[in-house]
Amino acid sequence: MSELQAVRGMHDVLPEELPRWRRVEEVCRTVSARFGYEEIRTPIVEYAALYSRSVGDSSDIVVKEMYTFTDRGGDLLALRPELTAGVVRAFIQHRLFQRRSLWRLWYYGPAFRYERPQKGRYRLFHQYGAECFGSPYPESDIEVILLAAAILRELGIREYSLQLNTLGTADVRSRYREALVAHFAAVRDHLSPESQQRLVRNPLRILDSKHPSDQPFIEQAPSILDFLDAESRQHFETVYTALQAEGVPVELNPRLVRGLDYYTHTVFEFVSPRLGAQNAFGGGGRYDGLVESFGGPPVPGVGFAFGVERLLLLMLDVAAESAVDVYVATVGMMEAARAVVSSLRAAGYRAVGDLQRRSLKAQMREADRLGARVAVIVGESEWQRRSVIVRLLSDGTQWECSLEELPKNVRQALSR
RNA sequence: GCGGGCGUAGCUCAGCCCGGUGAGAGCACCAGGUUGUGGCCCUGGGGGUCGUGGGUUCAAAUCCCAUCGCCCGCCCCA
Repeated sequence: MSELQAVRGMHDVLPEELPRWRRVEEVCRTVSARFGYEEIRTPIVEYAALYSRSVGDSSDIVVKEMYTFTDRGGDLLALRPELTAGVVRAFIQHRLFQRRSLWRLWYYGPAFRYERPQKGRYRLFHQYGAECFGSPYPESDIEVILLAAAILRELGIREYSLQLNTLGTADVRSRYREALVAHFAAVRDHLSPESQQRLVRNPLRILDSKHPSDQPFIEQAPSILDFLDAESRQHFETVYTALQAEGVPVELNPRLVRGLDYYTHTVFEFVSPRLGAQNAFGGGGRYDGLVESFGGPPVPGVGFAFGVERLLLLMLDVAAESAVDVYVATVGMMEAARAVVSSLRAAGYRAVGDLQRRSLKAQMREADRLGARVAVIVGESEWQRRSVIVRLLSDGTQWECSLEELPKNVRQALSR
């Protein structure tokens, strides 16, 4: 441990990687808006108890991955491990359901989980997500998934599949759960230690064990699809056929269960072969009982989240951005150069000058490196004539121009 | 939380197995080659507690132990 090092699993984003981050943020924002979704921002810190109620106290997220602390007033707080719970809390606290019967919301921000860092898995990470409150119908499931798919398309992420499953109603889910427990309990001693644990804590999760010794029993396990009632089946099929019709690369995966306790009916995960062990870069589903379990009215909802760091791993490269439009170079004429820089900034250009009193050669090199397309050279002899040199960095052509004409010349030079 | 791999200049890495020649290369950075001009080229230069701490040894970047960090798998999930 060194205090001169960022906390384990938490990373600085340096200027050169920011264009990629901004791209993700911009695409998420504009595509969300295109779908009629509105942004919501909630605190990074909530009462820890909020997450036991939403994510579920059987989940590792709550049991061993939350950053919790007591504040000076003695309240047990948590750095949010995900953002849906906070959004639902705000939805209820502000009685949004009384103002409108349908809400389309999106969020973006940091979340924290105390986990062993790996590629695409960090202790401080970012999520973008969307939630649609107020519709129990498959049309809303379809909409949020299409929103996710539209973002991926806009980001140039093509190589992925959408794993789709249903958990049915709470009733279906609990009957299926019983069947699974019966199935796995019979072979309990042959299961991996982790899965034996899960058998009592969260039996559904045995289905996504990667442990080799569990595989045969998972393959023989009953399928959720055999437990669905007619309505659940209808809901699921409507979602599936619509996504196919829309060209989403959807694959049915009856073994897909999600870690969070609150899901009902549709669950899905976006996976990519290019991510390694953390192959899911987004996931979500329907959570019809969640708002009510928080003490709100029985408002149905459906939503998803992307892991921003994982999107970044999949995104195509973003062209590097230039830092400035105009570089003002000079040999010794510091005050004159500063005045020129100020006038260019006032005219709206991104302009910088030398702060290190370096040679003209070094200043020109810096101009090139910063991506400036125009250099303005403030020289002594021209300055006496109240003029400067304007140089195009692209081909090296340059000319003298009066101070009055400078803004016009710069504008023309930049538009070439 | 468990298992494995790796940590040498800002970056990518060689040297480590077979301890001992002044700790290196490419890229990047700085300066000069152009009294006032970038990208290419040439010349020179700066920069390293060899992750950190301890041990073995006459001697450790090189061997041993611990620790921190990164990576991979389990786990978890975005």
